[in-house]
Amino acid sequence: MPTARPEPGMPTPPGRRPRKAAAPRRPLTQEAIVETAIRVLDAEGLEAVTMRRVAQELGTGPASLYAHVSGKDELRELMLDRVAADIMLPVPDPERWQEQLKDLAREIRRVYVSHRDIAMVSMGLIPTGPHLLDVAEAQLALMRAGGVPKKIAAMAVDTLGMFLDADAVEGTIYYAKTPAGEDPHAFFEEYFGQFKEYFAALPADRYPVLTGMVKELTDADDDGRFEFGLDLIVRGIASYVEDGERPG
Amino acid sequence: MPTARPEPGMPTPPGRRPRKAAAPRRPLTQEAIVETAIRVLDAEGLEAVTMRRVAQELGTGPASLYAHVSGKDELRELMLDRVAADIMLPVPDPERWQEQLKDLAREIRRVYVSHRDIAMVSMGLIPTGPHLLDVAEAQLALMRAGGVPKKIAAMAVDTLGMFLDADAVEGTIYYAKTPAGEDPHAFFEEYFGQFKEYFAALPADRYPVLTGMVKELTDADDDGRFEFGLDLIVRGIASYVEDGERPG
DNA sequence: TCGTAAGTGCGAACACTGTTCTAAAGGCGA
DNA sequence: TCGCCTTTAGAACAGTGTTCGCACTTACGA
Repeated sequence: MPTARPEPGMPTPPGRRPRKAAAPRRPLTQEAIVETAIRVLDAEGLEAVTMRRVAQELGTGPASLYAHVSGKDELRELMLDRVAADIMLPVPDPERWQEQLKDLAREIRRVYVSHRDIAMVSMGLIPTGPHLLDVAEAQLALMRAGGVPKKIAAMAVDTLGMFLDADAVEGTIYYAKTPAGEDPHAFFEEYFGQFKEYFAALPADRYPVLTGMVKELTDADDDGRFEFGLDLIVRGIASYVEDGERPG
Repeated sequence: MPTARPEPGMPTPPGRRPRKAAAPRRPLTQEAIVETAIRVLDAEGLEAVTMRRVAQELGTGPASLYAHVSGKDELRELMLDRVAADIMLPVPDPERWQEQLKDLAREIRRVYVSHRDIAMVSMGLIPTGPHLLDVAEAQLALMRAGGVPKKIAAMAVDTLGMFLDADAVEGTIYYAKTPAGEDPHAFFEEYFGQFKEYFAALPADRYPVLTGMVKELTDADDDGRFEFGLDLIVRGIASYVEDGERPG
């Protein structure tokens, strides 16, 4: 089949689409793909980050992405690792390790929440990306500097990670449910109001304790809840520090 | 259009499909749909629970389900609530509330894990189903019996729920990733072995602490990890019990 | 007993998804 | 200039959740 190749300067013959006209033609790279994916994530949430959507944003087709990324799962992991690069890490001060660990947790939360529901990717994922490992290293360094035994620190980094993931997911899931075009805050307010009504209407004979504390349960103070859990965990970790191992 | 209705006893005329031959014709109910969905869940995981799959299992089409269930999300919530019905709840004994709370957490974990990745549904979901509320009621009852203040108990039930969800999800996600037809245990072993190698090969200059505790980090004792986190949380909750409020 | 209204069942179709196949295009060393 | 090989990308495949509209069953008032 002698399909003549178009020579430069020649117009495209009729019936033959001008191959994408004059696209910017920035060569596709993994970095460009991940950046674009994060832009879509920030704008429309994780659900909107589809291969097609990212490709379209780059002015190409979905198949082109597969040369730089093995699939959607890898893309999501790469996105998470890139986001993790924004987490500011502390220099360990053994005297203040507990407060530093809490601050780091707050910083992780801040970064996660600032990228919509990216935390969903982190759930149940063993960190392998360089920046994710930097974060784990920082957590472990703080605990070890504080005298937390290796075995405890190993489990604690896991527990803390689970807590951070679950918190971030919980915090963004209703935000993510907001119908496109609606104001997320107003939607959330309305949505949550329905739950308050529902709980208030629950039969008191079946749920005597619960109905007796509807106010406490529905007064959702996200930050307070986070600080409560964080304090639980850090205090628990600290309780495993053997006095002999304590620095100073 | 005079389409003659088939009279009983008459054979179906040629060219007219015998409407589903002689299906069991159990009338479709929400209960039957949820039961079937859980059967698929147990056999093939949450991902396999699609509207089409459930409908097929019931010998019908996907459209038929929408008369009894508003959509996939509602079906998943109904599945979770039905699973929650299997959780055995304790009768509060104020003297042993901490151990009872731990036992209840273990029981929830047992039931969740026995239904593959059902815990994913629970993530970030405000419980509304009757059985899910029974479980919340039981947790709150235990804490209140132990003298935990209302405000603390309200936050604690949330933290504990997050922990249970995250743990169950973490525990089943690799199981869920097992390619169909392969032995999950062998796959998991192989999969995890790769991580051990990866961590061992990490550059020690960038990750000095982490590389110094690869053994502790990769010796994944799921039960140990769970018990560690559970102990952290329950001890933390107990620390908020004011002596004056303690029973006895 | 009949006629009709309401509601269920469900095949087909719509607009999506991740991924793969295949062929074209581009850059690069020889 | 030629040939090769990676990158690009259109089209297609096998799925998905959900909606539409029509056939059918059932219930009920006349």
